[in-house]
Amino acid sequence: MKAADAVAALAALAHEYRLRIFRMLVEAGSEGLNAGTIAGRLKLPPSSLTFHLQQLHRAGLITQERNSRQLIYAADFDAMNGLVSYLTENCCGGASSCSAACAPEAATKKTAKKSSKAA
Amino acid sequence: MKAADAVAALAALAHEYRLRIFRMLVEAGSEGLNAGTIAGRLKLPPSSLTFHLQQLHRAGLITQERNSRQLIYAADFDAMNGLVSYLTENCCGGASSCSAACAPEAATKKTAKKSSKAA
DNA sequence: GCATTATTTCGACAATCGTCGAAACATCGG
DNA sequence: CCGATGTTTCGACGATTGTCGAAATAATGC
Repeated sequence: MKAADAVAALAALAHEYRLRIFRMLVEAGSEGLNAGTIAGRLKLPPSSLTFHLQQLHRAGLITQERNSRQLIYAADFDAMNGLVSYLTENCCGGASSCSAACAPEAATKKTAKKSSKAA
Repeated sequence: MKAADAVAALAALAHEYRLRIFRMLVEAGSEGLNAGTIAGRLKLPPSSLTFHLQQLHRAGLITQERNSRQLIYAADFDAMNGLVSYLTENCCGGASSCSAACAPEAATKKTAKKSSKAA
């Protein structure tokens, strides 16, 4: 992943609605959700929703597929993981002693929310 | 982590210089770097650098500490991990069959960059 | 082909962001 | 105290972003 791609992805996620859309799609998994469903949950006018979906799509974070009249959007997990890797890359210069800070895998499973606020 | 915090953190990272600063500090580890060093590497005028450091600081992504005349900035790893967790939370509704997409730990170590472009 | 449903494109507006020089502030050495 | 060094604050500017109604484009059923 190049820096410009990461910036684009982060900018796409740096908005209330878009972050909610993305997390909604992450939760939905590979099946995705159609535009109407998302608009309904977020109570957004269609044109506004499209604007945000396009931002996410152009950033490479979500995929678009047509199913009859509906457009199905789904999270691009490779992009998501790539972005996360980019952020945490070379943490502490790659020192293994830094694992507690850089790769708390034990905490990133389900209990991570707690540990994050304990900063 | 609340949605607003995540948006703030993502917005802070969604800029070429700030992303470079943050990754620089992630790499530097807990020792951090002083403002002057960062300005030198990025070739930024002092006032511009301060602006970006403040954005990162207000978003809670970096810490600030004074050492004599110099201000030392360091990445806040708890915040970083919290953000990552927030993004990947509840992936695929929490289905275990989704581990390949949601938590490719085997791929996030050093080779993740490759897989991310194979989307 | 025509009405219906689902979604996107267009356009215009206010609001926010990024840049950086000049001046101010903080800290140290003498 | 005073000069030097390191960093921040202030102010102004152009550029970009987010909003959403109205109209246009897809796809379907009859």
